Amino acid sequence: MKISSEPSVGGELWEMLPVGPRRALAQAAASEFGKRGYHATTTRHIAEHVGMSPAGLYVHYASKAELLFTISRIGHESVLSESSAALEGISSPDERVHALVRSFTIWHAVNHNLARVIQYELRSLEPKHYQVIAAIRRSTEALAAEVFRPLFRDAESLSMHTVAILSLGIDVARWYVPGRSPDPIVLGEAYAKLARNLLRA
Amino acid sequence: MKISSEPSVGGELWEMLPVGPRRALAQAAASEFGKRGYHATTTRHIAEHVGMSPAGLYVHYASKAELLFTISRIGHESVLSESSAALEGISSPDERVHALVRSFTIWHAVNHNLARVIQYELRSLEPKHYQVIAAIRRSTEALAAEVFRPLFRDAESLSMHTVAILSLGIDVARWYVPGRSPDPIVLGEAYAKLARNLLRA
DNA sequence: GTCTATAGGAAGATAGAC
DNA sequence: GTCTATCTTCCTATAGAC
Repeated sequence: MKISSEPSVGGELWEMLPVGPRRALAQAAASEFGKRGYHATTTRHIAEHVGMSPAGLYVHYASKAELLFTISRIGHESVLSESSAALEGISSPDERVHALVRSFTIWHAVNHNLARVIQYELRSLEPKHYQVIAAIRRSTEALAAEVFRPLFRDAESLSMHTVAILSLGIDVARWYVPGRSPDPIVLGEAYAKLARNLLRA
Repeated sequence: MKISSEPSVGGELWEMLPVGPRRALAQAAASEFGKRGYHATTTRHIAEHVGMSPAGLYVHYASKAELLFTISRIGHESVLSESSAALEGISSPDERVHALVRSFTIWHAVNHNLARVIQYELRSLEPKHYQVIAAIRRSTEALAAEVFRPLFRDAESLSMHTVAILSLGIDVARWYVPGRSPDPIVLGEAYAKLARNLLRA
């Protein structure tokens, strides 16, 4: 396990796609979908973003829906793997809460555009695609519940607090404005402390 | 001032529209926009919802955009007036926080469909409409900041805690599923207590 | 693999009868 | 005020040249 004072902030997000048009189009789609929403974004917006004709897109992706699925899957897998990595080697329940909330919040601040897509465009996914995404989300929620479980007796209380704390991180995607909002790492630290206060009662 | 053990939950939301097609269409639009999103909803969806032909809609609203503006304005004004009403006659800072968070959360649970529209479709508003809505939002945010201010020394800390607590309530609109989620009043009480813990540090 | 051109279809809004 | 029919525009996706 590698330890570093500078935390990872998800820079390897797009590395699972080959360098070239396929990656560039996915990044463009994440940016455009995040800005305008899936249904308000046209394939022309995405193509223009990478300096390509509207038709060129279809050599690399079968449809606009497949583009949404691809970036949604990459985003969800990134959240899960970053959250998991943040917990590595930490055993104290309090510190695990801190690490999870910090990592989750930083991810949503750094990737606020992609975060909007993965959190608010679930209903735009085709049913088959949604099944795959829902499975990843269940894993992430299970991971969070596992981290918070040591602090609770009853399942009901655990469930409500888990939802509430994830809400803090997810809602960052809605309001975050680069430049005008706090630095992601500062925000992540602050929210991790908030979560600890919240759970202390 | 009227005091009641049963809290208001915004039942008078649509009363500012006359009974009849104009109100029915607004309610239908809130339901359909909330379910599918503004751009994925067609004027045919809305018309069918009230048993009207697509053309009939345009007798009562000039455009789909005006329908969005109307329900967004009604929703925002309702949040503001309910929040304000919840604070009436309460002077203890702690109790004011409790009342505000409780009311705000209940509103987003009870009106989760409309809440999705007012919180997540801001970018779908036309610029002129957005100006009007943004002014109401500033009033609501100012009200919240005023309630939380007595508990903070520095503005930065006030700002962050205000955003965080409003996030809890707003995000309810994203995940709330009637029947499967807690009763709105139970949730409102629970979140009000959460907020108090959160601010106690 | 990229382009230009366009097919095919759906959506917002209007025309005009009743 | 509501309907049926339709206009116009725009968007996804494909065809076919290079």
